[in-house]
Amino acid sequence: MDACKALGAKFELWQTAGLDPDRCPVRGLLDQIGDRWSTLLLCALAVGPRRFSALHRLIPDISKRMLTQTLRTLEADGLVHRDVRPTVPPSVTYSLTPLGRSFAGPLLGLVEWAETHFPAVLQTRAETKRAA
Amino acid sequence: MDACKALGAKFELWQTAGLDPDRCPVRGLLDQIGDRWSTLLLCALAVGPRRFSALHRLIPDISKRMLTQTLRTLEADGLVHRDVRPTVPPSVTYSLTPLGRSFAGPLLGLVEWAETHFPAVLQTRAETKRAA
DNA sequence: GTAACTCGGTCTCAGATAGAGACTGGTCGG
DNA sequence: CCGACCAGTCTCTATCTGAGACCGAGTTAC
Repeated sequence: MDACKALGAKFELWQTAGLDPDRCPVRGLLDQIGDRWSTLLLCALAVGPRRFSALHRLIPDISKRMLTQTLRTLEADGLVHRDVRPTVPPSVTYSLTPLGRSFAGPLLGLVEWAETHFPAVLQTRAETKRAA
Repeated sequence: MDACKALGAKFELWQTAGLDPDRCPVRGLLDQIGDRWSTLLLCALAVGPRRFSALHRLIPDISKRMLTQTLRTLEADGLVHRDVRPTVPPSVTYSLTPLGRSFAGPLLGLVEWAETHFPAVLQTRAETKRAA
């Protein structure tokens, strides 16, 4: 696998920088984006702009607390735009920024891999559980 | 963006299944693989097989506890192979399985995106912090 | 000879983090 | 007049994480 060597090479490069979170993209970016909700939210927003409560209905398992927090982080990272219109009741719409949209490509690659190999993983998990 | 629509379409599909973690790959797989250490470990193992203590030296920030736990999860998911030779002192070598190696492709895409846009994100973060 | 270090972990305890769900305040429908 | 809806915040608890001590046998350093 070529990608494997490329990944390895990149890792060794970060290594030399002591894996400093300010220099290593995996630690600085993927740590955050890779949490339980960020990827799911980015997928939900890929469909189009959504309001806070619409997102909450789409993903009922997330608590309002984490929904707020995750959206704020994504906003701070410049992946999501937060549009507040101070009407009554308030209306807040979230949408992907161009940066956020540019993330859809790599994310789609990941998701497709996950879809393809998910059955295999589930089977391995089941076997492991039986062995234990 | 085409990838954007594709992502959105996938999300709506999972939606119909109630985002069940057993059916939605993002929840079932990326939740786990996307934690702080898994991606980093996969990168480290992309270079080649490594022993437990070698991995710990490569990534000193991880505690032994989390290193054990993360490797066990990756093993249960079939991404990593654990090879124990009961010598004295014991020798345990971890390596990527074919499945793990097949993950290098999509992961590399993600990492390259992260590298490319990391400066922009850092800048946005800094601006957000200044505004606050 | 004996003190220190290695191997790959496990264990405990404290601190950080996530989730559940009540609450806000103003405005609308019935 | 009672409740729902908007976008959150707040508090309390449950879970998770990290730091670091400890294991036992063998190997090395002094």
